[in-house]
Amino acid sequence: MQCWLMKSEPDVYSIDDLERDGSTYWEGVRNYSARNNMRKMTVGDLVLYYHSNAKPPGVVGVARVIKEAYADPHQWDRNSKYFDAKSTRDDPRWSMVDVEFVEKLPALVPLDTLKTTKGLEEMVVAKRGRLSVQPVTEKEFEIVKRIAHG
DNA sequence: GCCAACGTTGGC
DNA sequence: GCCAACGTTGGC
Repeated sequence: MQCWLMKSEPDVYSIDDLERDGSTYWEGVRNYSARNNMRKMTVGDLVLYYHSNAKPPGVVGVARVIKEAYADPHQWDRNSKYFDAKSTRDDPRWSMVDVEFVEKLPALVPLDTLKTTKGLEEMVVAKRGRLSVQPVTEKEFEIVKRIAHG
């Protein structure tokens, strides 16, 4: 099983929105590294749900992959902000996955804590800010969960 | 709202 | 294939 971290702005789609909906499509990823990470996901992989552009930013919950990467239909929708004229039906450029709600953590784990906690120094989110879908080791995943659960 | 980091685009 | 210009992300 692999673990991941996915970022969402709470003003756009928060962990509470995911809890209410039960599951969602992770549409709109338009960065190749993030897309490539999604393409490596398999059903059952666990995801740290991270609120970016939040006060404070940090991990707020856990989700699970329930559908592996498939073409994001928004790339062919002229009216979508995710439209990409260079993406063809034969060779879709952008992918998305489906995830389901697992839990909302009892406490937010702030980015600041991720950066200073022993064992988490190498987390991508702490080193390289701008990647919206990134791998996390199982060990890192467990440490983050333990912090949140006290 | 600012701006640093960094990814993408496009001219050459 | 280099690199300048430009756009976006996301912390602060």
